[in-house]
This record gives sequence, structure tokens and C-alpha cells, in this order.
Amino acid sequence: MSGPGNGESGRRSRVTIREIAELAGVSIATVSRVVNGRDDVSEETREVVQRIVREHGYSANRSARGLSAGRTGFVGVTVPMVNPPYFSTILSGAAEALDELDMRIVLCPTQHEHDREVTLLERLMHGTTDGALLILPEETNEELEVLVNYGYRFVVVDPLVRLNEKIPGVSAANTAGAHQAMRHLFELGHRRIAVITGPRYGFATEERLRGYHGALAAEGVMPEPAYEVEGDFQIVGGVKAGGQLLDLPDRPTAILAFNDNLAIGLMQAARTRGLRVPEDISIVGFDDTEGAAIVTPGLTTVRQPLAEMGRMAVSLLIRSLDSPRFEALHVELATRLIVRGSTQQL
Amino acid sequence: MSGPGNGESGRRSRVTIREIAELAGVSIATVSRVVNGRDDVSEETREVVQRIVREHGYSANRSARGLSAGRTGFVGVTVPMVNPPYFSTILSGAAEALDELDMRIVLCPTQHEHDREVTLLERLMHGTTDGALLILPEETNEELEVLVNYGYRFVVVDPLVRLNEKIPGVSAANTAGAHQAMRHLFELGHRRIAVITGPRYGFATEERLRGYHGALAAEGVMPEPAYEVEGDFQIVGGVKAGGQLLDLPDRPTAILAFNDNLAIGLMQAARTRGLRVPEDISIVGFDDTEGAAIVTPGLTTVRQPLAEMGRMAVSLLIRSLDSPRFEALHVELATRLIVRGSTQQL
DNA sequence: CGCGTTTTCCGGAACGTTTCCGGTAACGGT
DNA sequence: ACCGTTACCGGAAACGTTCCGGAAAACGCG
Repeated sequence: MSGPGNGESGRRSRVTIREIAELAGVSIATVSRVVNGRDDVSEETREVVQRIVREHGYSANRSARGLSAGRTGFVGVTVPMVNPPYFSTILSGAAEALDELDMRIVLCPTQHEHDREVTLLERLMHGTTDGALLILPEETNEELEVLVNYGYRFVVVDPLVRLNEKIPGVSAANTAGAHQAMRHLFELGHRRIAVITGPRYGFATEERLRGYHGALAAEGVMPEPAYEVEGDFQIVGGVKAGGQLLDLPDRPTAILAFNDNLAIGLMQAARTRGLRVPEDISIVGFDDTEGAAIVTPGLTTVRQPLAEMGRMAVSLLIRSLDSPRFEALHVELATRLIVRGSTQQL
Repeated sequence: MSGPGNGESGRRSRVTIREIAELAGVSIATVSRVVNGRDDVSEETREVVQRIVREHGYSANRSARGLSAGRTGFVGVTVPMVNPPYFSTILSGAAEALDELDMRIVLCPTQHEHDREVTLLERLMHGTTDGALLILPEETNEELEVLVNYGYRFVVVDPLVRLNEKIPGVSAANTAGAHQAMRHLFELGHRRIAVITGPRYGFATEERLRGYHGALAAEGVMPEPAYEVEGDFQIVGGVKAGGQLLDLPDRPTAILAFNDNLAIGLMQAARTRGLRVPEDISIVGFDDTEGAAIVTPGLTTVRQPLAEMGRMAVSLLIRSLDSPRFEALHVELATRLIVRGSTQQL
């Protein structure tokens, strides 16, 4: 049956290393060496093989390579959700960095479910990926350490708990970021400054709170318990927490929200109360996600280098993959205050 | 090494099917059958094996499975960028749907580079994935058809060109969506309605433009060439295109932007000209991404069911994977107008 | 020319699965 | 008692690669 269109019988299977070897008149071992850039192949042979490879559009079957060499070229990335800009930006940075190494991301959204994350990791380690990036993982130090001891390599991005020394991680300079924000507000003359935090158990919240308190202390301002309310990093949470603060008898003149969503919710709460931003209340956010730029007025916010965090995490992971003897680094990336229209002189 | 000498010397790599088989006192074939839910295993044996599997946290090595069975459980997803909410939302829907099938996404950002996308696809097909979702791909029909003929299965999401019958795809009801938006504006009394389109060569733009013209015609309004300007789906493009329209001698009273970014840019352009939205100009967007809800005033926009598009694409892909004889369906998902504050009675 | 060394290449054994094929045992019908 | 089913299970052949050990050829050197 000569094909009705192109070539031979119907569904031609992909070209394998064996066929290339045959065509080039060498052994499959030699072809393997050539495609992997090994150097113990004569220039002549190499060229022949490369030509055949090019002509037939051959590229190694990744499953087979993974099975044989123990390296799959895949990196698992667990992430609570993929569409919030916060996560997708980290993801984007990581993807970019991995791409340069010709590696790919295997995406694992966890929906914030701890169990799911655990079983997912279990599977990821089991020969399907070379390592992983865990973004905002819910695992405890103990759970993570088990993985490390098992020999699985991963890097935590934006840890929820203070990581121990055996676990590599990257995060933003949370304390410094909060401090920057507070300095800005102080310079504008504010003294009654409240915060809307993230969930209490979060490490980032803890750190930013430290920055807040530190700045307060440095300025000799007594912390006011009523000025600290807890949010959930969502807009509606910001509306609620913000309302709480704005309804206080002695309303703060400025509020630092621990992410942009909360700040945006807060702005809405202010608006529904007829309060003007920034005339009646100055607002600072955290993250500098897309939303901060398009809201009116523009949100003054602490920029986290999210894409860079993703890239840095990749570079840490690769390093630990390459060197059998690895030291778990903790990297903290600098934040920067972006001043827009939501803050002004008191 | 004579004995298996299992010992408790940690270092041991992951537990394999052979060890499970040994422990359970059955053959590896039986273990394989159990973990794959085959039914020709006695209830008794099944339970024993399942217990051992559970106890040892075994899960099949995906590379090996891929090699042997020809199915990897991976689906490639090419996407121009990952962080714009438009894409990440589709991604999110797809990930969710795949997750239920215990499959994973291999993420391939293309940076809008055609070449990169082609070589990426080349690799994806070559035994690393079972199929792919191509989001807003730059390939021509011919290029895509080559892949189809090669036997590779994929689904296009939001095609840039009108797909031919052999290529399955899912998109939003673009024409109907634009029509809905226009109806809304007409009902508010607007007649001088302009559009900011996407790039000309885009299929979605074409379709929405059709809706725009259709609505105009239905209302007996002559189309005005100066009322159609081209944007690039970015905010800055919206500022520029918007400015152009707003500076027209006989300014339109309403503008339909072909995505939310453009609409947001347009709002900014209006603001810098001292024009109030919606009092002086009504604005409608398209997409209903995050930004539409947080901007002031809230943006009236045509909602695209992005997550559903991702899910639907997965379901089409799976169907074509399962049935050797597949018909390439084209699915169009309904849009819905979300009315917020950016439009009002003339 | 002999002998060690290097360079270049090859054969073949893994890697962990799935799955085809065949075999055994139990059982019911004749 | 025999045969034909059926239900269950094991052996072993793939799958496409990498990589180790070693062979053949080329080379250097006395």
C-alpha cells in the first residue's frame, strides 16, 4: 500500500537513535555521544551524524533518556494557584530561566491543599522530575527535610515557615520592604500608621510585621494593637479589614497593607465611606502586581522582584542538581518602593 | 553483589515495581495490573498488592511508563507568555481539568516567537508528551496540518487564524460578544460608537469587528472609518489609540475596546484629558480579566469564559487521544456582558 | 620494531514499565 | 471422565536511551 499522500504506511513512528545510527553507519552509542556533545568523537564522524540528525529532524525521546540517564529535563513546580499574578509572575521567571537550559516546567497546582501537595511531591520525586520548585508550600520543615534526606532536590520560593539550614529557599527582603514603606510614610509626616497583615501563620507576614514594628520603634511611636488587623491577601479581605480600621475612633492617617489586593480592597472600603485617597488616607501596598498600576490613584507599593525570584530559584536548583555536595543557600532579594499616587504629605 | 541486601542503608533509590512484586509475592505483571486498575486480578491479590504499595509509597516511574506504554501523562501547553491574566486563567482551567485525569502540564512559554514555538512543538511530539494545547499559536494552518498528519494530537485555544476542519480548536463567541456589547450601548442611547481593535491579522479581532459592524448595520448606523483604530492589546496601546479617538473633532460617545487592557489604557487617556467616565464617554472592554473589576469606575466588559476554555480544550484533547478515529471539533463558548460603572445612559 | 598510551569507537547491559502470550487451576456442562 | 471456559497470574519481550568496559587503530618513544 503506497501511501495516499506522503511516505510510507500511515502513522510512521518517530525516528529513533537506531535509525540514525544505521543511516550514519555508526553505532547508536556514537550517535548518543554526538547529540549530547561528548568530545570523544572524531570531527569527521560528528559531522556525518549531525547531518543525518538534521535531515531527519531527530531529537531524543525524553522518556527513554530519563529512564536511562536518570535525568528527565523536567522540573516540577508546585504552586497554590496559577492565575493570581503573584504566582504567575514567579512562574514566568522560572520558566524563562529553565528554558535557557532546555528544561521544562511540569506544572502542579495544589489549590492550597496540603494533602494534594504531599502526594504530588511524592510522585514528582519518583523519577518524573529532576527536582522541584515549591512556591509557597504548606509543608512543615520536618516534611521537607524528609524529602531532602531522601535525596530529592528542590528549592522553596516564598516559604511559609522559617526554613531550616538544610532547605534552600528564596524570598524577598520582607522586613526591609516593610521598613522602606514605613520610612516613606514617616517622611510624609504620618505617625498614626496601621497595618493590614496577611494570615498570622505566614512567615512573610511575620517578617513584614517585624519591619513595621522596627520602624515604629525607630521613630519612637508606640505600637497600637487596634492598628494591626489581619487580612487574607484577597481583595474582599482588604475591604473588611480596611473597613475595620477606617471605622476606628481615631482613624489612622496611613495604612500599610501587606499585599496589593488588600490595599485595593482598602481603597474600595475608603471610597464607600466617602474618604479620599490620598487626601484623607494614605495607602501603601506590597508586591507591585499589575493591579497596583491600574487602580486610581496608582498604588504606592513595595515591589517584590517576583520574576527574579523565580529565576534565582532555578539557579539554586540547578546548582544543587549539579554538585552532589550542596549547601542549602537562603537567598533574599531586595525590594524597592514604588511611589505612586496613593500616598501624600499629611 | 549476590543478595539483594536490601538493608536499611538509606541511599537506595526509589522503590520499583519489582520490589513491590517481591514483597507482595506476586509477579511484576500483576503489580502493574493492580496499579493500573485492570480487572483481571483477584480481589484478594489486589488488596495485598495495594497494601504493600501504600506502605511503601510506590508510584510508577513515569519515564519508564512513557517508554513502555507510549503514554507519558504529560500534555504540552505552549503559551505566548504566562503572566498576563488572560493566559494564566486559561492555563489554570486546563491544569485543573488535567489534574482530575492525573495528567500534568508541561509548560512552554514561547515569547511570541514563532521559531521557538515550532522547535518546541517538534520536541514535544517526540515522545515527551501525549498531546498539546496550543494557546494563541502563531502557526499557519499548513504548519499545523503537518503536525496533524504526523499523528500528533493537539487542540488550539483562541486561534489566530481561521482553523481548517482538520484542526480542533476552542474559542469564545467573539462575534456574539461584540454584538452584545454594542446592543448594550445602543440601548443606552449611544450612536457614535468607536472601537479599538486588536492587531489586524488576529482572527478574534476579525470576528469581533464583524460583530461590531453587524450591530451597526442592524441599527442602521453608517460605519465611520475614523472610528476604528488598531491597538495591540496592551495598556499603553490603549492610551495611544484611545487618545486618537478622544481627540477626534466629533468625539464618539462610547468606545468598545477589544480587550480590557485597551479599555484601561483608554480610561487613562480620558482621565488625562479631563473627560469623565462614564459621564463624558462610555467604555466597554472585552475579556473580564482581574483588572476590569478593580479599576475605577468598574469596567463594563464582555466576559470570556477563559478557565472553561482551558477545560474544554483538555476535554477535546483527551477525546482525540482516546479515539483513534477522531473528528476535529470547533467549539465556541458563549460570552456574557458584565455591566459595571463605565457605561451609562447618554 | 616493540610497547605503552591515547584516541576513537563499538557491543551490550542496564533503566522500570507495560503488555502480549501462554499456562495453570477451578469449574460447569456434557 | 473429558473438554471448553473462565479467571488469574507469570515470563519475557519490547520501548529508546545512556554509559561502562573494552577493542581497534593510531601515535609516541626508546
